Amino acid sequence: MLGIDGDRLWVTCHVDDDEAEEIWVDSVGFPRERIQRLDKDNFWEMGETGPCGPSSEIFFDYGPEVGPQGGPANPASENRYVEIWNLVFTQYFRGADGSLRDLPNRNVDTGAGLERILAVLNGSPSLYQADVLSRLVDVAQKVTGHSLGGSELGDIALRLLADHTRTSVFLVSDGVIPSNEDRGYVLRRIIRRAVRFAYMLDVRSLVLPQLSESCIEIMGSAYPELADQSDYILDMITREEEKFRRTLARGSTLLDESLEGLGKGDQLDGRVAFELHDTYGFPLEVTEEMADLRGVSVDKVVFDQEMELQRERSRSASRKTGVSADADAAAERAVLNDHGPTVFTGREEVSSEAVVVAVIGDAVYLDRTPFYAESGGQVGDIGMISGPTGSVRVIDTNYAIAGMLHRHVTEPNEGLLEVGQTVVATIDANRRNAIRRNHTATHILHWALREVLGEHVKQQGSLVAPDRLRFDFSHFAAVTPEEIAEIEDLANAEILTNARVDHFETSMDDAREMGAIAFFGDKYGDVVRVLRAGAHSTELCGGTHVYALGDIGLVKVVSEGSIGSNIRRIEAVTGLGVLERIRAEEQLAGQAASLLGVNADSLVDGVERKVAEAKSLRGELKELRSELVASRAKDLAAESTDGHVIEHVEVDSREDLRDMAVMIRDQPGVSIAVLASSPGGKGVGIVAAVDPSSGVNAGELISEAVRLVGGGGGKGGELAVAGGRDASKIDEALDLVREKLR
RNA sequence: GGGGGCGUAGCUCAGUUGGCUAGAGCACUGCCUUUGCAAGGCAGGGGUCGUGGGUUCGAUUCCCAUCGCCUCCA
Repeated sequence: MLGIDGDRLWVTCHVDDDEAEEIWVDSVGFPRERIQRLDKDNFWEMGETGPCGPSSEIFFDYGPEVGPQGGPANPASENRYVEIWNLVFTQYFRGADGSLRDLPNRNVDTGAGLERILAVLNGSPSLYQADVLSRLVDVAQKVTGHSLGGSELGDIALRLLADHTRTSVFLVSDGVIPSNEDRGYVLRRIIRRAVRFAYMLDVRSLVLPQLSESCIEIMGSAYPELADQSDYILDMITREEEKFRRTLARGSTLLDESLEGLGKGDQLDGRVAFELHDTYGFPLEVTEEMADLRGVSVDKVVFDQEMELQRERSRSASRKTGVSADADAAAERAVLNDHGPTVFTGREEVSSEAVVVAVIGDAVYLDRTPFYAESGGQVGDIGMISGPTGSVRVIDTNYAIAGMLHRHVTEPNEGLLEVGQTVVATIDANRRNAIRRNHTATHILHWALREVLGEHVKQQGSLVAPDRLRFDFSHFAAVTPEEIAEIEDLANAEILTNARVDHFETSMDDAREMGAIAFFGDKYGDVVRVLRAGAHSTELCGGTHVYALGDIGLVKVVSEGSIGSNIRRIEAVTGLGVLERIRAEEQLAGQAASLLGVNADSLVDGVERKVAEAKSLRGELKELRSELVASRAKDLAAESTDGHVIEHVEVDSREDLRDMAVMIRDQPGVSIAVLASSPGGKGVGIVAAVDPSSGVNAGELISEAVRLVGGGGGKGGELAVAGGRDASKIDEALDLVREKLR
């Protein structure tokens, strides 16, 4: 098949799945010694609940140059054995309580990464003899100053640099951005791995920019899209290498500190290695390398334990969310079994006749409903359900079982609903219309963002509410105000065409044919809903939308920010929301301006003046205070006969008290100043300032006095600032100090 | 989605049983030394300690929220 060398393939199955292994051996004739059993890696789940089952994967062995042997089960050789094909045997359904039930219809889902297959095909039989890579290896030799055949590690590094550069260049040109999730994370790890190897060869300057440039030159003729995006690709890769170099530099200093005092034969605490990895992104291999230079080993057992703990935390956390882990879940499954999925009428109707099939607590279940259940970022509908014996308000709608059973969360209004009754379910249509405007606007914004910022912009999540929309997307830098204006202009021009919005069902294949954008890693069935909003935006979407773009009114971006590395978030409003927004801002500006006593146009000038004024007043006040403090300091110093000044004074702040004590001490003839006060009538401050020539320690001098007023602190030698609670004991405390100096 | 960490002078950062005049290096300004350069000496400017609350007699330090950034896991 495909001309791939069968001897270099490996297969993995789930540990409990004997059936799959037998089929591989008996029906396919695959050698049993290259079949391995894995647990979590060979169990596919869609989410915390839903269909799932064991899987079987095919791996290609890139050969001993790329990593240690041991098959895909060896975690250290993930680069040598690369997954090229995946088979999922969907046969279970995981309920909200975590239990597994058999699915009525078993299914086999299969897929392969096309690029991976191509890489294998291109790479066979020996990956690195391909012309492109050997030329890149040449470049790598120049850039690193190491030549092939110099050392084993060097050879691996050079080939790896060539290979990873090529992969990174293609991934970036494909729109992938280094980030901490999914494909972006894979890209980041590839880039970082390459840099790490360069680092281990003691190459301290950037290597990837030059390698990538050469890569684009070499392959640009065969892949014009590389040459076209050359600047963008180089920029992205350079940025990531710089980032990682900084990480490495910072980690090195931290590691050096931890290695301090360790010598030959010692072991570095695995927790330290893990902290470096987890918090600072410092790779374990580099830690080992650096430790090894001093003959220190790293406790990998503890490291792995910590890593497993981290995994467990993430898993249990992501499983917990959104699940109503209670007994209701079982009852809801029964409702679904008895009555089938809820029919959604909300695309055509705002009000539908329906039958109550169940009531569980304050949740109502209907056979059909116009209420949209929260999904795909769009919030659930609210409204009313009225029947012969009463009515309830619906305050939220969500899925009891994803995609199948609507749960109407209600609160009482009048009387009660009973199971079996025919009722009328009516949504809040104004609210829904606002949601529809925002949802379609989200699609238009997505398109405009891609037009202005580039094809790499991909949706990372969204929220569609009646009053606003929120859109998260991949992008490497803050979006400038100019870019936002351009995006708004583009989006609104599109809206003004008032083009039709078509929302229809079709097959996945047809959707792909149309170039529809699918969301991040979602699993879709064979039948999908496609939204074509105007001439440019075509996406898969199950939400509710307007019928023509003009219905949106106007879209205005109201905020832009970051929610993680290379992921930005914008928020926008549409329709009447824009008007509200304008009014609110006018009011805000008006109020601020009237407080400043200027008109709204010169608001900025006014604020600037006020800030400057406040700053200069602060300065003046400080000066005046210090003058006042200085003159009192002089007076007090002049009254002293023995070079000691111990006084109960009145000041406004602890800072004044401290400054005064210091100034008294610095007066000629004074060696010791102790002042106490109750600034603002609250608490006690005691300060001792002594001249070093007096041989007295300031902290010790007042320590007993401080204890008397019920406080602590103040341990300086020349200057001690301390405080307490009990202001009535101030004079008594000062007597203690006088006593002590006697 | 979950965890860890960071935010102090223009830059790189230090500052822990909460109180020790908010510091260092580089950069900047002035003066001195030097034929000039490199450099050195002296003096100086520059900080709402990210922002907003809270605890406390007292918070850069502890707690909460918020914004920005780094990082690991899913």
